[in-house]
This record gives sequence, C-alpha cells and structure tokens, in this order.
Amino acid sequence: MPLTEFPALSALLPTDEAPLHRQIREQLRARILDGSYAPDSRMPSEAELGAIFGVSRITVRQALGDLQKEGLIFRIHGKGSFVAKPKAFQNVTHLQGFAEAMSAMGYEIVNDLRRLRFIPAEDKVARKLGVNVGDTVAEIHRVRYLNRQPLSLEITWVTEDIGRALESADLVTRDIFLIIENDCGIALGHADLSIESILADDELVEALRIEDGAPVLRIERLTHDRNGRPLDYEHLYYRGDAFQYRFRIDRQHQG
Amino acid sequence: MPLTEFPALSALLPTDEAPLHRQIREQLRARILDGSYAPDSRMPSEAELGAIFGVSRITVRQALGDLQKEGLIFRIHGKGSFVAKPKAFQNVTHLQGFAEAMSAMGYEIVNDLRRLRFIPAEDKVARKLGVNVGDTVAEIHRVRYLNRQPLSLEITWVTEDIGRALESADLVTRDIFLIIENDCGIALGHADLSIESILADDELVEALRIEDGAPVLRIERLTHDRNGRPLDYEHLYYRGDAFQYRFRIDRQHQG
DNA sequence: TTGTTCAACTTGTTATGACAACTTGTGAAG
DNA sequence: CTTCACAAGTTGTCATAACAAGTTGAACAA
Repeated sequence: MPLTEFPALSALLPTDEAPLHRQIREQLRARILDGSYAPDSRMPSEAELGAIFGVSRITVRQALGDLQKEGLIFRIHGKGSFVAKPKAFQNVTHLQGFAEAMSAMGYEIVNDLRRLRFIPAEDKVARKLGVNVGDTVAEIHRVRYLNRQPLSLEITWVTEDIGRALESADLVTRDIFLIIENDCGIALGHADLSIESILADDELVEALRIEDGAPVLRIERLTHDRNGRPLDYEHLYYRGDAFQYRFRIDRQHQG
Repeated sequence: MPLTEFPALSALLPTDEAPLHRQIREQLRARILDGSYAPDSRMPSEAELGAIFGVSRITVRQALGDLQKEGLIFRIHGKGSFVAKPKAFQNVTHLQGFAEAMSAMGYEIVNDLRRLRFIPAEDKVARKLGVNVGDTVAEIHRVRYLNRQPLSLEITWVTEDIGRALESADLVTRDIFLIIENDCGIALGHADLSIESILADDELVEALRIEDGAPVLRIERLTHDRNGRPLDYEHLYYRGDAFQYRFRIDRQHQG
C-alpha cells in the first residue's frame, strides 16, 4: 500500500524514497540482469506487475517505458513486454577507455608514460576543464602499444586533485577512466568527441614511428562526470594505418 | 463496421490520424524550429498547452517528455519548460543524415549526384547488405557541397527496391535517410560505423579538389532498419581540413 | 531597509477509469 | 478439414483528479 495514504506521516519522513516508478524500474532491471526474466521471455503483463508491486498501471508503464528506452526490453502491442537479448554491439555507444575496450576484445595494452607534470593551465585547457588560467593542472603524455607496436599518442589534462590520484596509480596498464572511477570514486557521465584526419608532424613521427606526412586520426575528447563537470581533456592521435574507430549509434525514435 | 475488418484496405488508406501526443509534439517542434518559441525562452505551461490544443495535461506531458528526450527542450521542476539552445553537439549520438544535421544547424547542403546505376552486387557489398553476390543493387556517387566548397564524396549502396525509390526522389537536397524514412516508410534502427584516417587518392583529389596526399577522414557506415535488416552501406570521405566528426557518448550507468 | 512568510504558480508523481488497437486461441460455420 | 468470427488478454492512448515538491514574487513583519 503506497505511503500516500498517510500524507502527514510521509511528509515528516526524510524524503529518501525514490519515486515508485523508479523503484519498480530498478527492481525489474535487477530481475532482468540476474536472469529471473530471461532474454526473449515475456514479462508479466502491466496489470500483473501492478498487482505484484501494488501500484497502478500508469506507474508500471512509466517504469517499463524507461527500460524500453534503454533497450533492455521491447514491447509488442497486443502481446506483451519482452526481455531484449544482449546485443553484440551493446555498449559500444558507451564511453569506454581504450585499454578497457581492447582488453574486452582480448588484446593487451601497454602504456609508455613519457611525462607527468603539474603545470599552470593554458587558455584552452583551462576553458575546457572549467578552471582559471594559471591554475595547476596535470599534463600526461603516453604512448600506447598494441602488440609492441606504437599505436597512439595521448595527451591528457586533468585537474590537480585527479592528477595527484593518477600520480600514485598504475598508469602503465590501467585506463585513466577506470582509475578515476575506482580510485577517486567519481562516476563518469558523458564525453564530447571531435574526430578529424590530419597529417603526422614531427612529434607524431617520433612517437608513433611513422613517416612524415602519414595519415593520423586525431580525436579530441572532453570527458565529464555524471553531474556534467569536465574532468579529463585529451588529445588522442592514432596511427591511420593501424586503427579504426568503430562504434554504433542509434536513430532517435518516437518510441 | 470498423475499417480494421479490412486490413488490406486500411493499409491503402492514407495513414489514419496519428496519436494526439505525437501531433502535439510535432506542432511544438515546428514552433521551436521556426523560432516561435525562442531558445532559452519559457514555453507555455502544461496547463496552458492543454487548453491551447484542447487535450489533457497527460497528453501534453507525453509530447513534452518526448521533446525533452530529444534534447529540444529542458524542464525545471517548479519553473517550467524551456527551449534548449541549439547545441553543436545536439543529437549527434543519434543516427542522422549529414544534410539533416547541417540544416538543423542552419547550413545549406547541395549534393552533386554524379552517378546512380543499378549493378550486380560485388562480394563485400552483397555481404554487408545481406543479398547474394550478383543480385542487383543501386550504387550512388555524390559529392556534397557546403557553402559551395566540396566537402565530401559519398558512395552508397542500397538494395534494388530502395534504389528505385531514391531514383525518383530529390537526391540533390534531401538526405537518403529521410527519403528512406518518409518515402519508403521504413523506420531506421542503428548504424555501425568505422572511422579511419587515410590519404587522398586520385579520385578524391578530383572530387574534393584537394591536393594529392591530403588527409581524408574515411567513414564506413552500415545502416539498419529497426528490425536489424541492413539497408544502406556507405563509404564517406570527408576533407580532413574542413570537417570534424563530432558527437557525444554516454557512459553506461545503472541509473 | 531587510528578512520572512506565504500564496500562487510551475512541473513531478500516482490513482482510477475508459476505450482503442493488436494478437492469439477457440469454437462455430462452411 | 478449413475458414472465419469472436472472445479474452495484451499494450496504446487519453481523460480527470489529487497531491507533492520546487520556484518566485508580493505582502507583511522586524
């Protein structure tokens, strides 16, 4: 029975309770992920779920709609709601560190940490990270090797506090993303990317052992935490002959 | 007697009325795009919109919720619904044709249709489109101009049925995506992309009026319909000096 | 003037009810 | 046996209603 039966009481309680539709969404998500609701199987009907959770159909529908938007379930008019199969490409849209992605595919990545220093932020870096020009930031230069071949040069700027955490972490084998999440306890949100094609300059020729004028994929990436605060600004240079950036995007639909 | 008794007939009729929330959503979208509702301005309240359109608040809320998911508006609890500023990154996570994206940002795109022919599918194209080698497919070559400057060369392969529809459509100003959706009535699903950096070859030098060996962004894209059937296979070549591929990705989270 | 309270607005959540539209199995008619 | 109509169950749409919760400005008190 919903607490709203006792408005005076519920008003006094600390409002830590999430909305019902969110609670139900999370319970359903847990059941799907732990296999209680198997892929391709039909879930209980909206009416049944309403009875199970003791809420109205509109609340159940909101929870199901959210899960549908996420792609965890699909619904067929007149038939029911079904658990979606985990897709091969699933998650490729999602923000993932490079080593994270490669190790998921069975490759091993080694990083050559060429530089880690604390410097006053220059104009562009300061603007991207949302700090003042001259504030201390950490600058990290890494060359990443895949199968002993240099694959990319990555230049990273982070705020000083994160830089200190990275300093004491294992940057040779671990992704910065994972360090930020696991060691700093910061939840990553989204990243804005810009990809372009350029020609190798002297620094890239030396770092990636390629010829002058070879094609290079340049990616500029600004990663934010879940609150939208910019965390990590990077310039990534990938060898054009050895790397393809692959991902999957979905078309926006009316739902 | 309901028309549904005659499914074959009702399928031929012009699409019966869309749901109210969708009609309202589209009217609001039009007002936002034509500037009637300016960026950052407050839109009428849900109650007012309900009075304007003569529907209940729940219907207005569904329309607003859809627009919010699209990023066209944002809502603040207790204040109102506001028109979002057109962001450079807007919707770039979503599958969008290039002209579609550029026109949303106020740019005008012109296509030079260099070739449209029906040929037997070669091995790779057949495999991507899920047809047999030798089956007839359409091959389309277009050069796209932004502000009278050649920007990209796009080579597209589609199955014969879609090719026939494209043949009779306006490929000079319209996106293939939009033609497929609006003229063929096929709902697009997702696309798999691969991006790499290459050097211009002779064909690209001629088509894009760039120098030999200039950097070019090469994108291979296979677009599927909502059921996962491959529809449209493309090779896109963008001038490295004039184009950045920008988008935003989100990290997978429980919430 | 300054600070506080409060009324009036907004969006967010939830319930109840009704009907439309779609899917599928069942049973009757041929 | 085959075909068709229909009932039962499902999701989709929409209305009305109420209260919660956040925002803001105006009235009021110090």
